[in-house]
Order: sequence, then structure tokens, then C-alpha cells
Amino acid sequence: MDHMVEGSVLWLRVKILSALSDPTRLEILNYLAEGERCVCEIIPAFQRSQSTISKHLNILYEAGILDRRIDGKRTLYRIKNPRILGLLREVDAVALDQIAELEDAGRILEASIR
Amino acid sequence: MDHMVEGSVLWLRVKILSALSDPTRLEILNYLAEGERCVCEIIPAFQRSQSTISKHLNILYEAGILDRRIDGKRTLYRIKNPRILGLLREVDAVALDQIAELEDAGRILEASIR
DNA sequence: TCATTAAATCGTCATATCGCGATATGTTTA
DNA sequence: TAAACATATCGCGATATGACGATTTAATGA
Repeated sequence: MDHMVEGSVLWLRVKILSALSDPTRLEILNYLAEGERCVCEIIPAFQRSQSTISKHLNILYEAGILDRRIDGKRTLYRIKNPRILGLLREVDAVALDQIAELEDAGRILEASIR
Repeated sequence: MDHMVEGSVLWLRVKILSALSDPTRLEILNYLAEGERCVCEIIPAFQRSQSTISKHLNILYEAGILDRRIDGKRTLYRIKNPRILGLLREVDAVALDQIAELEDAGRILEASIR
């Protein structure tokens, strides 16, 4: 990410994809798919420290994936662009294709043993 | 990626997204969208060393994104699942939404100055 | 105003990633 | 079989990332 111009489409693509390529952040997005939640609700939902969750939320925010608003002493986060959920479903589709392929290979192997 | 079970859907999702979250690899995929190419063609198309390109290709291969076949002394790589191209288009759509949003903000700012 | 609560930020480890040159492996060709 | 070619792999330095506890910032409420 060094030779890239900040704000270029390639740079944005990488920023979005990097933000998504972490298991905790994917689970947070899954959790937020239900709707807006405050940090105080998100923290207990995951086995991570407050500072870790806060950092993950900020990464998703900086990548333009989450939006946030402050309400009193709480901060509420929500998915900014619902298109991101479609994107994640596409990732799932690719992952499921890979699993199906493995299962096929397994069946063929089993059949060849018998 | 520590508490995850290898082969789980979450693990696969992260593996796919991590493989995609690098500018060189995104450009390689863009290049391979045209069709199968040998490593000897891919290397000169990018400002990276042979070993670096080879490693990037292997990461994409390990993530199940590319397929490869050996033909004589060359290795040919191609996109395995065309669905990955749809996925990348979705990423672009999100990135373009973000650019559009920035441009809107710019227009509003400009108008407020005048 | 002082204590409490909520969240962000800082400092620091441990680990992962990217890049490169050097080297190893394998294939064709002379 | 030796030289040349194509690619993968190794080893290493520089930088990035993720995790945590401690600290800071900010708002509320007693």
C-alpha cells in the first residue's frame, strides 16, 4: 500500500478489503447487520478487550464501512452502505463453492478406495 | 486468525478477503480477468521482482482464487471461480459510492463558501 | 464538583506480511 | 549431460497488524 495514491480507487479497494479481512471485524459486521448498536453492547458480545473492539470499530469506520453517532455518553455504530452486506454474501458464495469442491473431491477419493 | 478452525466458513472468508487485500494482487487479478497467462507474462507486467510475483500468485492460489497448470517449463495461472470477478465489482461499487459521497461533500462545502 | 460510566487513544509486545536477492528445483534444448 | 530458462522457495530486514492493559477524554449523574 505504498506506491498508491491516497483516495485512488485502488487504494479505496484495498482499504475496504483489508478492513474486511479479519475474523473479529467480520463477526462485528454480522452483529451489526441486525441494526445500530452501541459499543457497550458490542463489547460483551465478543471475547475481546474494550480497546481491541474500539480499534476494530475504528478501522471499519475509517474504511467507510461503518457510520457512527454519539448519543450522550454512548457511541452507536451502524453499517453505512448496505451494499457491504451483499459483498459479504458474495464472499460467502465463493467460500461455499470451495467447500462444495472439497466435498466433491472427498467423495471421489472415497469412491476410488472402495 | 488464531481461534479459528481451519476450513471453517469464517476461516475461508478471511483467507479469501486477505488474499484480495493487496494492491499488487488486485492488479494481477485484473490482468488475469483477460484469461489464462503464464508467470513469464505476468512478471514483466508489474514492477515487482520475480520472487515477489511468484509469492503473490501462490497466495491467490492457496486462497482458492487462482488455478494453475504446468505446461512444459511454464506455469499458467487463471481465475478459478468467475464469481470472484463479481465480488471485485461489488468492492468497486462500494468504493465508487464512497467517492461519490466525497464529491457531494465537496460540492456542499464549495457552495457554502460562495 | 466529584465519582461514575463509556469510549478512544497510547505504549508495548508478539506475530504477520511484503519486498528483495540468492538459491533450489524442474524442464527443455543444445 | 550441460547450459539455459522458468518458477518456486528460503532467509532476512522493514513495516504493519492485532492483542492487551493503562491512561485519557468526555458526558452524566449524585
